[in-house]
Amino acid sequence: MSGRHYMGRGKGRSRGRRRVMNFLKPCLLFMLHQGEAHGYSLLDGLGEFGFDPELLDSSLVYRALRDMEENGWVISRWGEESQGPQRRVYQISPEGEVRLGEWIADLRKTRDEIDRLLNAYEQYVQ
Amino acid sequence: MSGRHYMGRGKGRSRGRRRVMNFLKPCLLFMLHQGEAHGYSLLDGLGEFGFDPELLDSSLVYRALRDMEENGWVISRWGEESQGPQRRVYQISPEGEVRLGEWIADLRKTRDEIDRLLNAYEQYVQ
DNA sequence: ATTGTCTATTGACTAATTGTCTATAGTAAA
DNA sequence: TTTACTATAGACAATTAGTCAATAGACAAT
Repeated sequence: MSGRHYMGRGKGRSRGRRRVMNFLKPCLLFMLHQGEAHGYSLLDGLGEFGFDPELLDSSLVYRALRDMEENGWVISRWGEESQGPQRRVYQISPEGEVRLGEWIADLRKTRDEIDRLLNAYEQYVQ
Repeated sequence: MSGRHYMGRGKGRSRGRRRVMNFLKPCLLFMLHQGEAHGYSLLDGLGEFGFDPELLDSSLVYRALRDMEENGWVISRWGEESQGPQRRVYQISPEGEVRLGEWIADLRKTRDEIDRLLNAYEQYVQ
């Protein structure tokens, strides 16, 4: 837990929008594949995958989780804790595991396509 | 030239939408970096980058080109040909070369992020 | 002549997605 | 009692993406 998620206004310069949602869901699902967690701690963990916690609006994370729950890929319950507000604990479902596998396959394909362009570019320059 | 772009209705099952525009522009710009061309021939060349010509609506390509022209990254003129309808010939501009370089850098970063997730997944499974 | 086909480009319509901002709410410390 | 931190949810506006239809020249076949 390293907290410190800036929630104020005027965060996202709004220029050069970093289209991030696409990659967010697979990352979240993978983290849940490793073990159940609640939104706020997932938010913290996203740094590992290249998300800048200063720029990532927490709404996106919560929305991604709700969306995935609607799709049946994760299941949530209210955690029975003491301190602080209630928090929703998510775990991955069997369907979620399947979806994660598909996403991984898609990402592999995406990576290979990007690689092909990068290689072509490197070969062509000079 | 291998033609054969299916233009009929009902092409895009509309399920599992293959969000493609993002990657389309860098590919087009790279192709123009290699030499000027018109939309239809670019459409043909996209197969090399993993685009399925059966699924890619040509509108997307033309729109991408127009958008990039609005941004000043490409310049077009009407080609002076004989046979067939007029066609718009595009070439990359100096600003486009700069933009292409930035896109390449972004794509490298994206690829590395995807790689990180893929590696984590492979390590974690079994 | 008219129909069909291939090359080639453009525009309209709609649905989905994204990012931003604001609201709510409990706890604890100052 | 005000502030700060943890935590989640919802509303809103803008952009984007994808589908489909329209236009149009050239040429071959009917």
